[in-house]
Amino acid sequence: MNDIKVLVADDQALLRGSFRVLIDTTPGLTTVGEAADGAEAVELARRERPDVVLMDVRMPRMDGIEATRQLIAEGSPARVLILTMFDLDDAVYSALRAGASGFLLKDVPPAELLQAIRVVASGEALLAPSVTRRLIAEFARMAEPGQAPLSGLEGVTDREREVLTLIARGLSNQEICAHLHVGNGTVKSHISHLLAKLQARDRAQLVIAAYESNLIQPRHH
Amino acid sequence: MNDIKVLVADDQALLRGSFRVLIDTTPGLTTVGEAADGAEAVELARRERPDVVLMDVRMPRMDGIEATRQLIAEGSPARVLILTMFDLDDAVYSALRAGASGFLLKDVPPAELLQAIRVVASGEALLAPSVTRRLIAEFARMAEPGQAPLSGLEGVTDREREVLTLIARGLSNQEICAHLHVGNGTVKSHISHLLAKLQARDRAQLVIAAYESNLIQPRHH
DNA sequence: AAGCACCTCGGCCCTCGGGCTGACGGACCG
DNA sequence: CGGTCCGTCAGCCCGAGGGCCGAGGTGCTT
Repeated sequence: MNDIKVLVADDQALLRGSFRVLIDTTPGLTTVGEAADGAEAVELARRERPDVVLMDVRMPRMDGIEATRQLIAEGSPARVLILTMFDLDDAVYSALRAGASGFLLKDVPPAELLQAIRVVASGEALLAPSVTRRLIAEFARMAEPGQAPLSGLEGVTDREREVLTLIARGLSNQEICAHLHVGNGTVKSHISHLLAKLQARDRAQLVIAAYESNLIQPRHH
Repeated sequence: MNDIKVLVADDQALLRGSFRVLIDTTPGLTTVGEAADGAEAVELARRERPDVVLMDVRMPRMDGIEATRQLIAEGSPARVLILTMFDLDDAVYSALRAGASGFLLKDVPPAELLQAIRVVASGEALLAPSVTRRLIAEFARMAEPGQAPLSGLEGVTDREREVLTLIARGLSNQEICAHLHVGNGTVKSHISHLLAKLQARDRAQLVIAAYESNLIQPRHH
Protein backbone atom coordinates (compact mmCIF):
# COMPACT_ATOMS: atom_id res chain seq x y z
CA MET A 1 0.00 0.00 0.00
CA ASN A 2 1.38 3.36 -1.02
CA ASP A 3 1.50 6.43 1.12
CA ILE A 4 -1.51 8.68 1.20
CA LYS A 5 -0.62 11.75 -0.87
CA VAL A 6 -1.63 15.02 0.72
CA LEU A 7 -1.81 18.50 -0.78
CA VAL A 8 -1.80 21.44 1.63
CA ALA A 9 -3.65 24.59 0.61
CA ASP A 10 -3.45 27.54 2.96
CA ASP A 11 -2.39 31.14 2.55
CA GLN A 12 -0.24 31.12 5.67
CA ALA A 13 3.20 29.80 4.81
CA LEU A 14 3.98 29.09 8.46
CA LEU A 15 0.95 26.88 8.84
CA ARG A 16 1.64 25.10 5.55
CA GLY A 17 5.14 24.38 6.76
CA SER A 18 4.08 22.91 10.07
CA PHE A 19 1.46 20.76 8.41
CA ARG A 20 4.03 19.56 5.94
CA VAL A 21 6.43 18.55 8.67
CA LEU A 22 3.66 16.91 10.65
CA ILE A 23 2.51 14.90 7.67
CA ASP A 24 5.89 13.95 6.28
CA THR A 25 7.12 12.70 9.64
CA THR A 26 4.13 10.41 9.86
CA PRO A 27 4.50 6.94 8.36
CA GLY A 28 1.94 6.35 5.62
CA LEU A 29 1.45 10.01 4.75
CA THR A 30 3.34 12.22 2.29
CA THR A 31 2.83 15.77 1.11
CA VAL A 32 2.92 16.28 -2.63
CA GLY A 33 2.66 20.03 -2.73
CA GLU A 34 1.67 23.30 -1.13
CA ALA A 35 -0.71 25.89 -2.52
CA ALA A 36 -1.14 29.45 -1.26
CA ASP A 37 -4.55 30.04 -2.81
CA GLY A 38 -7.51 28.20 -4.31
CA ALA A 39 -6.50 28.55 -7.94
CA GLU A 40 -3.06 27.17 -7.22
CA ALA A 41 -4.63 24.31 -5.28
CA VAL A 42 -6.81 23.28 -8.20
CA GLU A 43 -3.87 23.47 -10.57
CA LEU A 44 -1.57 21.47 -8.31
CA ALA A 45 -4.24 18.89 -7.62
CA ARG A 46 -4.60 18.30 -11.34
CA ARG A 47 -0.87 17.66 -11.67
CA GLU A 48 -0.06 15.83 -8.47
CA ARG A 49 -3.21 13.73 -8.10
CA PRO A 50 -3.24 13.85 -4.28
CA ASP A 51 -5.51 11.55 -2.31
CA VAL A 52 -6.45 14.26 0.13
CA VAL A 53 -6.41 18.05 -0.06
CA LEU A 54 -6.20 19.97 3.20
CA MET A 55 -8.06 23.10 2.24
CA ASP A 56 -8.32 26.37 4.07
CA VAL A 57 -11.53 28.32 3.58
CA ARG A 58 -10.17 31.85 3.52
CA MET A 59 -7.60 32.27 0.78
CA PRO A 60 -6.82 35.03 -1.72
CA ARG A 61 -7.85 34.86 -5.41
CA MET A 62 -10.10 31.84 -4.95
CA ASP A 63 -11.44 30.57 -1.65
CA GLY A 64 -11.36 26.97 -0.54
CA ILE A 65 -15.04 26.38 -1.17
CA GLU A 66 -14.84 27.40 -4.80
CA ALA A 67 -11.65 25.41 -5.25
CA THR A 68 -13.41 22.37 -3.80
CA ARG A 69 -16.34 22.87 -6.12
CA GLN A 70 -14.03 22.98 -9.13
CA LEU A 71 -12.05 19.93 -8.12
CA ILE A 72 -15.11 17.82 -7.53
CA ALA A 73 -16.85 19.15 -10.62
CA GLU A 74 -13.97 18.14 -12.86
CA GLY A 75 -14.12 14.63 -11.43
CA SER A 76 -10.95 14.74 -9.39
CA PRO A 77 -10.58 11.66 -7.19
CA ALA A 78 -9.11 13.80 -4.43
CA ARG A 79 -10.98 14.01 -1.13
CA VAL A 80 -11.16 17.48 0.32
CA LEU A 81 -10.79 18.10 4.02
CA ILE A 82 -11.74 21.64 4.93
CA LEU A 83 -9.83 23.35 7.73
CA THR A 84 -11.01 26.59 9.18
CA MET A 85 -10.60 28.88 12.15
CA PHE A 86 -14.32 29.41 12.66
CA ASP A 87 -17.21 27.16 11.86
CA LEU A 88 -19.46 29.68 10.20
CA ASP A 89 -22.73 28.21 9.09
CA ASP A 90 -22.76 29.12 5.47
CA ALA A 91 -19.17 28.05 4.96
CA VAL A 92 -20.02 24.63 6.33
CA TYR A 93 -23.06 24.14 4.17
CA SER A 94 -21.43 25.46 1.01
CA ALA A 95 -18.39 23.30 1.59
CA LEU A 96 -20.42 20.16 1.99
CA ARG A 97 -22.54 20.96 -1.01
CA ALA A 98 -19.34 21.64 -2.95
CA GLY A 99 -18.32 18.09 -2.23
CA ALA A 100 -15.96 18.28 0.74
CA SER A 101 -15.45 15.06 2.69
CA GLY A 102 -14.71 16.70 5.98
CA PHE A 103 -14.74 19.87 7.98
CA LEU A 104 -12.41 20.45 10.92
CA LEU A 105 -11.45 23.40 13.06
CA LYS A 106 -7.81 24.38 13.05
CA ASP A 107 -7.50 23.76 16.77
CA VAL A 108 -7.70 19.98 16.39
CA PRO A 109 -4.90 18.05 18.04
CA PRO A 110 -2.32 16.83 15.49
CA ALA A 111 -3.15 13.18 16.11
CA GLU A 112 -6.78 13.80 15.25
CA LEU A 113 -5.87 15.63 12.09
CA LEU A 114 -3.72 12.73 10.94
CA GLN A 115 -6.51 10.30 11.75
CA ALA A 116 -8.95 12.51 9.86
CA ILE A 117 -6.72 12.42 6.80
CA ARG A 118 -6.75 8.65 6.86
CA VAL A 119 -10.52 8.58 7.27
CA VAL A 120 -11.27 10.81 4.31
CA ALA A 121 -8.64 9.05 2.21
CA SER A 122 -10.57 5.85 2.81
CA GLY A 123 -13.65 7.43 1.30
CA GLU A 124 -15.48 8.09 4.53
CA ALA A 125 -16.29 11.47 5.96
CA LEU A 126 -15.82 13.29 9.19
CA LEU A 127 -16.79 16.55 10.80
CA ALA A 128 -15.93 18.58 13.84
CA PRO A 129 -18.46 17.83 16.60
CA SER A 130 -19.94 21.31 16.56
CA VAL A 131 -20.37 21.07 12.82
CA THR A 132 -21.96 17.66 13.13
CA ARG A 133 -24.46 19.04 15.58
CA ARG A 134 -25.53 21.80 13.22
CA LEU A 135 -25.64 19.56 10.21
CA ILE A 136 -27.88 17.14 12.04
CA ALA A 137 -30.13 19.95 13.16
CA GLU A 138 -30.31 21.27 9.63
CA PHE A 139 -30.96 17.80 8.30
CA ALA A 140 -33.74 17.20 10.76
CA ARG A 141 -35.26 20.56 9.87
CA MET A 142 -35.14 19.82 6.16
CA ALA A 143 -36.39 16.30 6.57
CA GLU A 144 -39.19 17.01 8.97
CA PRO A 145 -41.79 17.43 6.24
CA GLY A 146 -41.11 13.78 5.52
CA GLN A 147 -41.91 13.24 9.15
CA ALA A 148 -45.57 13.93 8.84
CA PRO A 149 -46.29 12.26 5.56
CA LEU A 150 -49.63 12.16 3.90
CA SER A 151 -50.95 15.13 5.79
CA GLY A 152 -54.44 15.92 4.65
CA LEU A 153 -55.02 12.45 3.27
CA GLU A 154 -56.92 11.26 6.32
CA GLY A 155 -60.21 10.09 4.94
CA VAL A 156 -58.68 8.51 1.87
CA THR A 157 -58.80 4.71 1.59
CA ASP A 158 -55.90 2.53 0.49
CA ARG A 159 -57.34 1.91 -2.94
CA GLU A 160 -58.08 5.57 -3.46
CA ARG A 161 -54.58 6.52 -2.46
CA GLU A 162 -53.31 4.01 -4.98
CA VAL A 163 -55.38 5.64 -7.69
CA LEU A 164 -54.19 9.05 -6.58
CA THR A 165 -50.61 7.95 -6.98
CA LEU A 166 -51.23 6.84 -10.54
CA ILE A 167 -52.99 10.09 -11.36
CA ALA A 168 -50.01 11.94 -9.97
CA ARG A 169 -47.80 9.92 -12.30
CA GLY A 170 -49.77 11.30 -15.20
CA LEU A 171 -51.84 8.27 -16.15
CA SER A 172 -55.21 8.61 -17.90
CA ASN A 173 -58.29 6.83 -16.64
CA GLN A 174 -57.90 4.08 -19.23
CA GLU A 175 -54.29 3.51 -18.22
CA ILE A 176 -55.28 3.33 -14.59
CA CYS A 177 -57.92 0.72 -15.48
CA ALA A 178 -55.29 -1.42 -17.18
CA HIS A 179 -52.81 -0.90 -14.39
CA LEU A 180 -55.19 -1.94 -11.64
CA HIS A 181 -57.12 -4.54 -13.66
CA VAL A 182 -60.45 -2.95 -12.92
CA GLY A 183 -63.20 -1.43 -15.00
CA ASN A 184 -63.63 2.14 -16.15
CA GLY A 185 -66.51 2.80 -13.82
CA THR A 186 -64.48 1.74 -10.82
CA VAL A 187 -61.70 4.15 -11.55
CA LYS A 188 -64.12 6.99 -12.11
CA SER A 189 -65.77 6.10 -8.84
CA HIS A 190 -62.49 6.24 -6.93
CA ILE A 191 -61.62 9.52 -8.57
CA SER A 192 -64.98 11.02 -7.70
CA HIS A 193 -64.41 10.13 -4.08
CA LEU A 194 -60.91 11.60 -4.18
CA LEU A 195 -62.20 14.80 -5.69
CA ALA A 196 -64.77 15.12 -2.94
CA LYS A 197 -62.46 14.19 -0.08
CA LEU A 198 -59.59 16.38 -1.18
CA GLN A 199 -61.85 19.21 -2.29
CA ALA A 200 -60.39 19.15 -5.75
CA ARG A 201 -62.13 20.07 -8.97
CA ASP A 202 -60.21 17.96 -11.44
CA ARG A 203 -57.29 15.59 -11.73
CA ALA A 204 -54.84 18.47 -12.05
CA GLN A 205 -55.74 19.58 -8.55
CA LEU A 206 -55.40 15.99 -7.41
CA VAL A 207 -51.82 16.00 -8.70
CA ILE A 208 -51.18 19.12 -6.65
CA ALA A 209 -52.67 17.49 -3.58
CA ALA A 210 -50.47 14.44 -4.12
CA TYR A 211 -47.32 16.57 -4.13
CA GLU A 212 -48.37 18.87 -1.32
CA SER A 213 -49.29 15.96 0.92
CA ASN A 214 -45.97 14.25 0.35
CA LEU A 215 -47.59 11.27 -1.30
CA ILE A 216 -45.31 12.09 -4.22
CA GLN A 217 -42.03 13.89 -4.00
CA PRO A 218 -40.20 15.51 -6.87
CA ARG A 219 -37.19 13.59 -8.11
CA HIS A 220 -35.64 16.45 -10.11
CA HIS A 221 -33.96 14.35 -12.77
CA MET B 1 -18.04 19.46 37.96
CA ASN B 2 -20.11 16.38 38.56
CA ASP B 3 -19.71 13.12 36.78
CA ILE B 4 -21.50 12.62 33.51
CA LYS B 5 -24.45 10.31 34.19
CA VAL B 6 -24.90 7.58 31.63
CA LEU B 7 -27.84 5.26 31.03
CA VAL B 8 -27.18 2.09 29.06
CA ALA B 9 -30.03 0.66 26.96
CA ASP B 10 -29.36 -2.60 25.16
CA ASP B 11 -31.10 -5.95 25.08
CA GLN B 12 -27.87 -7.90 25.55
CA ALA B 13 -27.08 -8.14 29.24
CA LEU B 14 -23.47 -9.03 28.53
CA LEU B 15 -22.92 -5.91 26.50
CA ARG B 16 -24.67 -3.76 29.07
CA GLY B 17 -22.39 -5.16 31.72
CA SER B 18 -19.21 -4.48 29.85
CA PHE B 19 -20.28 -0.97 29.03
CA ARG B 20 -21.13 -0.42 32.67
CA VAL B 21 -17.71 -1.57 33.79
CA LEU B 22 -16.00 0.47 31.12
CA ILE B 23 -17.89 3.59 32.08
CA ASP B 24 -17.71 3.22 35.84
CA THR B 25 -13.97 2.65 35.79
CA THR B 26 -13.50 5.88 33.89
CA PRO B 27 -13.08 9.02 35.95
CA GLY B 28 -15.75 11.55 35.17
CA LEU B 29 -18.34 9.04 34.01
CA THR B 30 -20.93 7.08 35.97
CA THR B 31 -23.73 4.76 34.97
CA VAL B 32 -27.09 5.46 36.54
CA GLY B 33 -29.00 2.51 35.16
CA GLU B 34 -29.46 -0.23 32.61
CA ALA B 35 -32.47 -0.84 30.40
CA ALA B 36 -33.18 -3.97 28.37
CA ASP B 37 -35.67 -2.39 25.99
CA GLY B 38 -36.87 0.98 24.75
CA ALA B 39 -39.82 1.34 27.07
CA GLU B 40 -37.66 0.66 30.07
CA ALA B 41 -35.10 3.15 28.81
CA VAL B 42 -37.67 5.92 28.58
CA GLU B 43 -38.97 5.12 32.04
CA LEU B 44 -35.52 5.00 33.61
CA ALA B 45 -34.44 8.18 31.88
CA ARG B 46 -37.40 9.97 33.37
CA ARG B 47 -36.38 8.85 36.87
CA GLU B 48 -32.60 9.00 36.72
CA ARG B 49 -32.16 12.11 34.56
CA PRO B 50 -29.00 10.85 32.82
CA ASP B 51 -26.87 13.22 30.76
CA VAL B 52 -26.32 10.66 28.07
CA VAL B 53 -28.26 7.57 26.99
CA LEU B 54 -26.35 4.88 25.15
CA MET B 55 -29.12 3.45 23.02
CA ASP B 56 -29.17 0.30 20.95
CA VAL B 57 -31.36 0.35 17.85
CA ARG B 58 -32.69 -3.20 17.91
CA MET B 59 -34.51 -3.88 21.13
CA PRO B 60 -37.70 -5.77 22.04
CA ARG B 61 -41.00 -4.00 22.83
CA MET B 62 -39.78 -0.60 21.69
CA ASP B 63 -36.76 0.05 19.50
CA GLY B 64 -34.13 2.66 20.22
CA ILE B 65 -35.38 5.05 17.58
CA GLU B 66 -38.85 5.25 19.04
CA ALA B 67 -37.45 5.53 22.54
CA THR B 68 -35.28 8.42 21.37
CA ARG B 69 -38.25 10.10 19.78
CA GLN B 70 -40.24 9.87 22.99
CA LEU B 71 -37.42 11.13 25.18
CA ILE B 72 -36.76 14.13 22.99
CA ALA B 73 -40.46 14.80 22.48
CA GLU B 74 -41.09 14.99 26.21
CA GLY B 75 -38.31 17.51 26.57
CA SER B 76 -35.79 15.32 28.31
CA PRO B 77 -32.40 17.02 28.64
CA ALA B 78 -30.67 13.69 27.98
CA ARG B 79 -28.49 13.38 24.89
CA VAL B 80 -28.94 10.16 23.00
CA LEU B 81 -26.01 8.33 21.50
CA ILE B 82 -27.16 5.56 19.18
CA LEU B 83 -25.08 2.40 19.04
CA THR B 84 -25.70 -0.18 16.39
CA MET B 85 -24.16 -3.18 14.71
CA PHE B 86 -24.96 -2.04 11.19
CA ASP B 87 -25.34 1.43 9.80
CA LEU B 88 -28.54 0.93 7.86
CA ASP B 89 -29.65 4.00 6.04
CA ASP B 90 -33.13 4.39 7.33
CA ALA B 91 -32.11 3.75 10.90
CA VAL B 92 -29.56 6.55 10.63
CA TYR B 93 -31.97 9.05 9.19
CA SER B 94 -34.80 8.16 11.54
CA ALA B 95 -32.49 8.33 14.52
CA LEU B 96 -31.22 11.77 13.62
CA ARG B 97 -34.71 13.02 12.91
CA ALA B 98 -35.79 11.55 16.22
CA GLY B 99 -33.26 13.79 17.89
CA ALA B 100 -30.22 11.62 18.50
CA SER B 101 -26.94 13.42 19.11
CA GLY B 102 -24.73 10.71 17.78
CA PHE B 103 -24.55 7.49 15.88
CA LEU B 104 -21.72 5.01 16.36
CA LEU B 105 -21.06 1.46 15.30
CA LYS B 106 -20.55 -1.06 18.06
CA ASP B 107 -17.05 -1.83 16.87
CA VAL B 108 -15.64 1.50 18.07
CA PRO B 109 -12.60 1.28 20.31
CA PRO B 110 -13.49 1.88 23.99
CA ALA B 111 -11.48 5.08 24.15
CA GLU B 112 -13.46 6.54 21.28
CA LEU B 113 -16.74 5.57 22.87
CA LEU B 114 -15.76 7.31 26.09
CA GLN B 115 -14.69 10.36 24.16
CA ALA B 116 -17.98 10.28 22.24
CA ILE B 117 -19.93 10.26 25.49
CA ARG B 118 -18.10 13.37 26.61
CA VAL B 119 -18.73 15.05 23.28
CA VAL B 120 -22.48 14.50 23.25
CA ALA B 121 -22.72 15.37 26.94
CA SER B 122 -21.22 18.73 26.05
CA GLY B 123 -24.07 19.31 23.63
CA GLU B 124 -22.12 18.64 20.47
CA ALA B 125 -22.73 15.78 18.10
CA LEU B 126 -20.73 13.05 16.52
CA LEU B 127 -21.20 10.32 13.93
CA ALA B 128 -19.35 7.29 12.69
CA PRO B 129 -17.35 8.26 9.59
CA SER B 130 -19.41 6.10 7.24
CA VAL B 131 -22.56 7.65 8.61
CA THR B 132 -21.12 11.12 8.22
CA ARG B 133 -20.39 10.41 4.60
CA ARG B 134 -23.94 9.39 3.87
CA LEU B 135 -25.44 12.22 5.81
CA ILE B 136 -23.36 14.69 3.85
CA ALA B 137 -24.35 13.07 0.58
CA GLU B 138 -27.98 13.18 1.58
CA PHE B 139 -27.64 16.77 2.68
CA ALA B 140 -26.04 17.79 -0.59
CA ARG B 141 -28.75 15.99 -2.52
CA MET B 142 -31.50 17.69 -0.59
CA ALA B 143 -29.94 21.10 -0.87
CA GLU B 144 -29.12 20.95 -4.55
CA PRO B 145 -32.62 21.66 -5.88
CA GLY B 146 -32.06 25.32 -5.10
CA GLN B 147 -28.89 24.84 -7.08
CA ALA B 148 -30.26 23.96 -10.49
CA PRO B 149 -33.68 25.49 -10.88
CA LEU B 150 -36.02 25.13 -13.80
CA SER B 151 -34.35 22.18 -15.46
CA GLY B 152 -36.18 20.96 -18.51
CA LEU B 153 -38.07 24.18 -19.18
CA GLU B 154 -35.73 25.39 -21.88
CA GLY B 155 -37.96 26.09 -24.85
CA VAL B 156 -40.73 27.59 -22.76
CA THR B 157 -41.41 31.32 -23.12
CA ASP B 158 -42.03 33.69 -20.23
CA ARG B 159 -45.75 33.89 -20.83
CA GLU B 160 -46.05 30.16 -21.16
CA ARG B 161 -44.19 29.64 -17.91
CA GLU B 162 -46.59 32.05 -16.30
CA VAL B 163 -49.53 30.02 -17.55
CA LEU B 164 -47.83 26.82 -16.40
CA THR B 165 -47.51 28.23 -12.90
CA LEU B 166 -51.23 28.98 -12.76
CA ILE B 167 -52.08 25.53 -14.04
CA ALA B 168 -49.88 24.07 -11.34
CA ARG B 169 -51.84 26.13 -8.80
CA GLY B 170 -54.95 24.33 -9.94
CA LEU B 171 -56.66 27.08 -11.92
CA SER B 172 -59.10 26.26 -14.72
CA ASN B 173 -58.75 27.81 -18.15
CA GLN B 174 -61.46 30.38 -17.35
CA GLU B 175 -59.72 31.39 -14.14
CA ILE B 176 -56.44 31.76 -15.97
CA CYS B 177 -58.16 34.01 -18.52
CA ALA B 178 -59.41 36.26 -15.73
CA HIS B 179 -56.09 36.20 -13.93
CA LEU B 180 -54.07 37.25 -16.97
CA HIS B 181 -56.74 39.50 -18.54
CA VAL B 182 -56.65 37.66 -21.82
CA GLY B 183 -59.15 35.71 -23.89
CA ASN B 184 -60.00 32.06 -23.77
CA GLY B 185 -58.31 31.29 -27.07
CA THR B 186 -55.05 32.77 -25.86
CA VAL B 187 -54.89 30.56 -22.83
CA LYS B 188 -55.69 27.49 -24.88
CA SER B 189 -52.98 28.49 -27.30
CA HIS B 190 -50.38 28.78 -24.56
CA ILE B 191 -51.44 25.49 -23.09
CA SER B 192 -51.21 23.75 -26.44
CA HIS B 193 -47.65 25.00 -26.81
CA LEU B 194 -46.81 23.85 -23.29
CA LEU B 195 -48.25 20.40 -23.93
CA ALA B 196 -46.13 20.06 -27.06
CA LYS B 197 -42.93 21.45 -25.58
CA LEU B 198 -43.12 19.44 -22.38
CA GLN B 199 -44.44 16.33 -24.08
CA ALA B 200 -47.47 16.26 -21.85
CA ARG B 201 -50.90 14.90 -22.71
CA ASP B 202 -53.06 16.97 -20.42
CA ARG B 203 -52.91 19.60 -17.70
CA ALA B 204 -52.36 16.96 -15.04
CA GLN B 205 -49.07 16.03 -16.64
CA LEU B 206 -48.25 19.73 -16.85
CA VAL B 207 -48.66 19.98 -13.09
CA ILE B 208 -46.23 17.09 -12.73
CA ALA B 209 -43.75 18.81 -15.01
CA ALA B 210 -44.06 22.00 -12.98
CA TYR B 211 -43.16 20.19 -9.77
CA GLU B 212 -40.45 18.02 -11.28
CA SER B 213 -38.77 20.99 -12.92
CA ASN B 214 -38.73 22.96 -9.69
CA LEU B 215 -40.98 25.63 -11.09
CA ILE B 216 -43.21 24.82 -8.13
CA GLN B 217 -42.06 23.38 -4.88
CA PRO B 218 -44.27 21.71 -2.32
CA ARG B 219 -44.94 23.79 0.77
CA HIS B 220 -46.30 20.98 2.91
CA HIS B 221 -48.62 23.11 5.02
C1' DA C 1 -79.25 -10.35 11.79
C1' DA C 2 -78.44 -5.97 10.66
C1' DG C 3 -75.26 -2.21 9.67
C1' DC C 4 -71.27 -0.20 7.83
C1' DA C 5 -67.21 0.66 4.94
C1' DC C 6 -65.00 -0.44 0.96
C1' DC C 7 -64.36 -2.10 -3.78
C1' DT C 8 -66.57 -3.13 -7.72
C1' DC C 9 -69.37 -1.77 -11.94
C1' DG C 10 -72.93 0.19 -15.22
C1' DG C 11 -75.54 4.01 -17.54
C1' DC C 12 -76.73 8.77 -18.70
C1' DC C 13 -75.53 13.45 -19.46
C1' DC C 14 -72.87 17.42 -20.44
C1' DT C 15 -69.04 20.48 -19.85
C1' DC C 16 -64.30 21.40 -20.14
C1' DG C 17 -60.21 20.62 -22.21
C1' DG C 18 -57.38 20.00 -26.01
C1' DG C 19 -56.45 19.28 -31.41
C1' DC C 20 -56.42 21.74 -35.53
C1' DT C 21 -56.35 25.71 -38.47
C1' DG C 22 -55.70 30.18 -39.39
C1' DA C 23 -55.12 35.04 -38.55
C1' DC C 24 -53.32 39.75 -36.88
C1' DG C 25 -49.97 43.08 -34.71
C1' DG C 26 -45.59 43.94 -32.52
C1' DA C 27 -40.66 43.19 -31.60
C1' DC C 28 -36.38 41.97 -33.02
C1' DC C 29 -32.84 40.81 -36.50
C1' DG C 30 -30.54 39.99 -40.78
C1' DC D 1 -37.17 45.37 -46.19
C1' DG D 2 -38.63 40.38 -45.25
C1' DG D 3 -38.31 36.69 -41.90
C1' DT D 4 -39.06 34.83 -37.39
C1' DC D 5 -40.75 34.57 -32.82
C1' DC D 6 -44.11 35.84 -29.59
C1' DG D 7 -48.54 37.02 -27.79
C1' DT D 8 -53.09 37.74 -28.94
C1' DC D 9 -57.62 35.61 -30.58
C1' DA D 10 -61.59 32.89 -33.17
C1' DG D 11 -64.03 28.86 -34.82
C1' DC D 12 -64.86 24.01 -35.16
C1' DC D 13 -64.73 19.40 -33.41
C1' DC D 14 -65.02 15.61 -30.25
C1' DG D 15 -63.64 12.71 -26.71
C1' DA D 16 -62.02 12.18 -21.95
C1' DG D 17 -63.38 13.40 -17.66
C1' DG D 18 -66.45 14.11 -14.11
C1' DG D 19 -71.52 14.51 -11.83
C1' DC D 20 -75.14 11.79 -10.48
C1' DC D 21 -77.65 7.66 -9.52
C1' DG D 22 -78.04 3.02 -8.52
C1' DA D 23 -76.52 -1.73 -7.37
C1' DG D 24 -74.11 -6.13 -6.05
C1' DG D 25 -70.40 -8.39 -3.32
C1' DT D 26 -67.23 -8.84 0.66
C1' DG D 27 -65.71 -8.56 5.21
C1' DC D 28 -65.85 -6.62 9.79
C1' DT D 29 -68.35 -4.92 13.71
C1' DT D 30 -72.47 -4.56 16.74
